[in-house]
Amino acid sequence: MKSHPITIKDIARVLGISPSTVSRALKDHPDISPKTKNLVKTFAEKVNYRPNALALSLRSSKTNTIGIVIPEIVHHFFSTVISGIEDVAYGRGYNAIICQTNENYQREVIDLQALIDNRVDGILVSMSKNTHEFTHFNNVKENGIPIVFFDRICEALSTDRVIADDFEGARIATRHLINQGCKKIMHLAAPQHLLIGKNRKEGYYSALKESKLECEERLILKCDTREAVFAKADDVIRLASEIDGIFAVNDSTAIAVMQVLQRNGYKIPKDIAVVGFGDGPNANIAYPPLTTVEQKGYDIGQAAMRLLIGHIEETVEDDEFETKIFTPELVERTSSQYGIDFTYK
Amino acid sequence: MKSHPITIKDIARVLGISPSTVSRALKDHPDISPKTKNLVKTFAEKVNYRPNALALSLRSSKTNTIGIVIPEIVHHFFSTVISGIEDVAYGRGYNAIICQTNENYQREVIDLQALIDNRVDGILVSMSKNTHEFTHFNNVKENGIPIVFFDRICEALSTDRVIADDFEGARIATRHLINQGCKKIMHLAAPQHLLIGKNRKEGYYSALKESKLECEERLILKCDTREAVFAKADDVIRLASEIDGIFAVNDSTAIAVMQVLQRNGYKIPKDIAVVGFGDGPNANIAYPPLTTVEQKGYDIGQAAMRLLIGHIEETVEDDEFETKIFTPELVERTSSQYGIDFTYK
DNA sequence: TTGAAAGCGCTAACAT
DNA sequence: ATGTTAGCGCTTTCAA
Repeated sequence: MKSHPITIKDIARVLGISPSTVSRALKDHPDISPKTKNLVKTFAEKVNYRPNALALSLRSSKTNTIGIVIPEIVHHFFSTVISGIEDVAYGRGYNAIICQTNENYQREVIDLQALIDNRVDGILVSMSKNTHEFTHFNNVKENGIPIVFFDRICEALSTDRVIADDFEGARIATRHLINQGCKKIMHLAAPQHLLIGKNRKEGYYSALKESKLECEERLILKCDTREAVFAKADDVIRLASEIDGIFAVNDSTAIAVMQVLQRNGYKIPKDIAVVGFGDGPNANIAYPPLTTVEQKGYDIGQAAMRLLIGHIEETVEDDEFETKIFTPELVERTSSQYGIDFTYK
Repeated sequence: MKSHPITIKDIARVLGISPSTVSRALKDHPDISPKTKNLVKTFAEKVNYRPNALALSLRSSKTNTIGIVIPEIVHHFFSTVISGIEDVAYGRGYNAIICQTNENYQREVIDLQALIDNRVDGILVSMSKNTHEFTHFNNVKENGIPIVFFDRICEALSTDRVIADDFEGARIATRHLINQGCKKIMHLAAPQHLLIGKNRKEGYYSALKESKLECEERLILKCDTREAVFAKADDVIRLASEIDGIFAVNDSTAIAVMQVLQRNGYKIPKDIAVVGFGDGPNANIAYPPLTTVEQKGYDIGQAAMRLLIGHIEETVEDDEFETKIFTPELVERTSSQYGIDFTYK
């Protein structure tokens, strides 16, 4: 049954009236007589008429669609952000096209162009790790399409931004370890050209300083994935005997480092306390359950979408930009209770 | 700079030629003279002309866009499927619109309608848990839009389908436990109105039968989420002393049940061996590392998209449907090594 | 080799 | 209260 969808013309022809009358009747235009309205509406209902969104968009140059460009859907944080975005979007009558770049700069360029070509009303972006050129973002702005960055923002562009306060989150996490009695805290860090990596390290430093603890370069290990931790297992073990706490840049490295230590005879949190940085629901599953700071992905998504709508619907000046900051929250579990002998009894 | 995007008309006006010539020149139509082509192309390049995808779609009634409807993006399995879909889609020039239903029937209906309204070329669906009415799927077919189901298929409709062989996967998992020496195996089951729930239970039964082990209803606990397991913790503990193995319908329940048991003094896998069913990368993180059967999400996504393209591009008959089955693979880790006294030393 | 005109589905001046 | 017409951006007959 591949018959083409019913159009307004079809209805007009069958009912013996003009297309414009049908169009008006369907949208309750005051000029149209009640009986005509009724006639048209019931018939449209019967044949299951649906307006062609393409035609509507072309005519109004408004698609009611927004684009989301993110590095990877599989990351729990990003999935959460998407949910936040979608819930606001749906509520306001917008559809979302999601593009994942897989951290690939070329793909990001292509995705953005495709969104422009499809005339989306606005775009939400979290930059790929490998993006160092920004003309494709400028291209979006030049096409008159509002753009809002979240999490992985582009500092070179003036736009709306929604970010997690990584500095503060890291400081809270490290401070928590210090409060538990830790004096020599290792940090597993992300690459320093990423804001995330830089800010979390700075927050860690800041907490150390405010407690007059020494900041030592050699206590910082550059590894931000599970695999990287295992690859640097020797370095971890070499330092293990002199440290009493670890602040990891994300949960997967936190869990991995606990496992490396446990395999080498260390007790968590008895010998070494560990705190992660929330990127998922793994924290509960860990052994022992992982203390972590939770990023407010859902809230970030909502905020980003709201900012975008502000620009799309021009309730806000074109060149008036805002930065929203969400401070992560410490979720205390077992892994950070320094000195405690934990075991599932 | 909110100037409207350059159109073919704009180019025609500036160059003093007709829109049709511009259109033809841009697509290398043989009738157009080399010099005109060159003129047009270099100018188009200079002003960064981009065809309006909306206009193109309206005219050709082909959007080069497909819709994906899934219960939840946050599930690792679905994210993986999406990656598989997208990689094939991109390669063939299709964009994807992703909709999540949050397991909500109403939302599924709305999403599907929105995709129809936007005239997508085809739709990939994994049904919500709460869907028992199928007119919205029929609606898609009646609009001449090809539809392919994956994972959570709709048995009532004849369409292409791509599924994991849950029966076989469950059988492999259970058989593995039996081979490890387990004789009394509990099953944590999903709702039986879901194929996933039914098939995995049947596979479990089948493995028991082929080893002449008794199938006992009371060894089946209906819980398919982490929370449900904790809610039924008492039932688990009541049975724990008489069982020696557990086959869980997914990894989160497997990990949860291990934790419930451990908190009550049972050793895994020494006292009770556990096998999960792969829905994510958590298996490695578990304590002890979880033996599980891995679903081939990426492959499933690829296959589904390929089938869909077959129908979109009509390289396959309209009413010719295929079912592709992917058998999961056992990934052996520690949790299933019955009798072994596991601990991070 | 190029241009004029019609039409994809819809709406909104502008008639009547 | 309803119809006619033009146009959103593009392609494609048909004509020149």
